[in-house]
Amino acid sequence: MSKELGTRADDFSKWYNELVVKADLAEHSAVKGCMVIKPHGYAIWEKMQQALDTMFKDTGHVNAYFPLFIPKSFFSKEANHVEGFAKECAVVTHYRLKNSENGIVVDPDAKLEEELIVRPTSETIIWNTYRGWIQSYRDLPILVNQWANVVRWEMRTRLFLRTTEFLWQEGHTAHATAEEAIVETKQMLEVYADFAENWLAVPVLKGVKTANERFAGALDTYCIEAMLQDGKALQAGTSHFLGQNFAKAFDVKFTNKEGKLDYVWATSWGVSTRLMGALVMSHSDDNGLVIPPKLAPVQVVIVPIYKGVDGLDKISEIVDPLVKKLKQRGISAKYDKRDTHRPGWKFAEYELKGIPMRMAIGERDLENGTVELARRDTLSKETVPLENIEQKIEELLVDIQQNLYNRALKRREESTHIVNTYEEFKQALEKGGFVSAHWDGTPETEQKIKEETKATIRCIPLNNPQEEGKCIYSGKASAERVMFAIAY
RNA sequence: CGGGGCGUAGCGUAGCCCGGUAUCGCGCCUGCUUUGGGAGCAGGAGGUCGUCAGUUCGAAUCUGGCCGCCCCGACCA
Repeated sequence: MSKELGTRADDFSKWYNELVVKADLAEHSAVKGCMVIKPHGYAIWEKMQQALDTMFKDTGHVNAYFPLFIPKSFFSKEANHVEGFAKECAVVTHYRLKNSENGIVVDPDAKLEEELIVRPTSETIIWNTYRGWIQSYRDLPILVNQWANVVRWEMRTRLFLRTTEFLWQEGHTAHATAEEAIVETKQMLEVYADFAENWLAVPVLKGVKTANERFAGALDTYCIEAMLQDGKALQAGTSHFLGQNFAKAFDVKFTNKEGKLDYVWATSWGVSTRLMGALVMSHSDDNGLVIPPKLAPVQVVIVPIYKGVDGLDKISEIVDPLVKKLKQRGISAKYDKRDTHRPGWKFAEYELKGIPMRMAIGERDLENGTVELARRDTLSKETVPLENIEQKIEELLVDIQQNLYNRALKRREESTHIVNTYEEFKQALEKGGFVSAHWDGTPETEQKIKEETKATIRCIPLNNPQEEGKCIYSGKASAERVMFAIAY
């Protein structure tokens, strides 16, 4: 059939690309490196947004919106920050087109006095704005988040994982003390980890980035790292302690309780549509997408099997009230009674699209007072009594959510290797997954290992046990293990 | 930016080496029969072959330029 997928074992990368397109999550657009997120994909993103937004609000944050364009001069104010982003910025230089013999051209007379940068992230415009909002400790903290699009002109792109334009949220907070900002940074990391595990059903490693991997302009970058089915790591979210770097760059001072002027302490944190990639690569199988129930646009699809209009009516008499009962329980059900597609077609379609549960009901079931329930995660089917079916469905959805998490956790644990020598290290990388090893703490060693093996230090895990050891590369003393992996 | 691939109907493709106005599958439309895992039969619609130029009586096919996208590497969330 036209919708047949390749397999993960055969070519994981190809499987992923095909799945994203065939499951109607997204497609390549006419613009290089940019994708169209299709309704099915966007519905999942909306579910993520909803859950995250609630978690942000519950931790005291509010939403606002800052401009897409940033004056070029803002970028040069924080040295590390410029360096980090300079190579991937889209720049607006003109503001008008005109007709010419060669068709529409940029009007050379409409050159901007100062070029505008399409935001790759918003620290600069936000801190320039915060200067006007903050005078006293009474104005602090500022706990703002924005949902936005950003542009990073990457050389190579990949649907959801790395696109030129992507959607994300970026939190930008301002605090009176370093301690408070650090608490905020860590709190948001916990929020992300909570979201990843309880909504995405993706277990994540919480940790701190090394200097090499740190956000440009941050003092510390905390992250959650996921392990995907192909044994590669994916940075799924970051939370940065920015110190006073941006306050100093944009001259944001406040009067503290002692009446002295001080620079404000900052954090920023974000997750993006990259999470969609994490979702797909964590749970899906060779039959198609698998979406955890808590993020599924539709949790249960109900497919009637009937002959003739009368047959459908009889089934609808049962199903229509059931859909209402499910809704009352907060379960989203779709009754697909389209006569334009046959049941088998619908089964295959919803399977490909990852709908967690399917209920089929036909004439035989009407006689027996039963329905057939199928779950997407295990592909198993069972015939169960219609009576009290909504409770059964509710229980199964919870079970599917949990099962997906357990499965992913088991996979991660099985693909986490502890090694003590560089030889073992390289062998472990062949197998894929996380590799826990001693490191001497220098950027040079980290760089060498990266050049030789492509593996990077994904993070230094939080609450990392202290343990005497020797760096696998240099043999120098090390006090703790760090987590390596080949990453997306 | 380097290497590779591709551009032919809505999608996926054959044809290109060896020039003669385009193949097949899916999808789409109509009708009948069907409906518990991507239905069957019959009929039908749909194409400036990415683009510009050249060679030729004649170009999807040969030549040159251009454009675009995808994949693989170096940079990054």
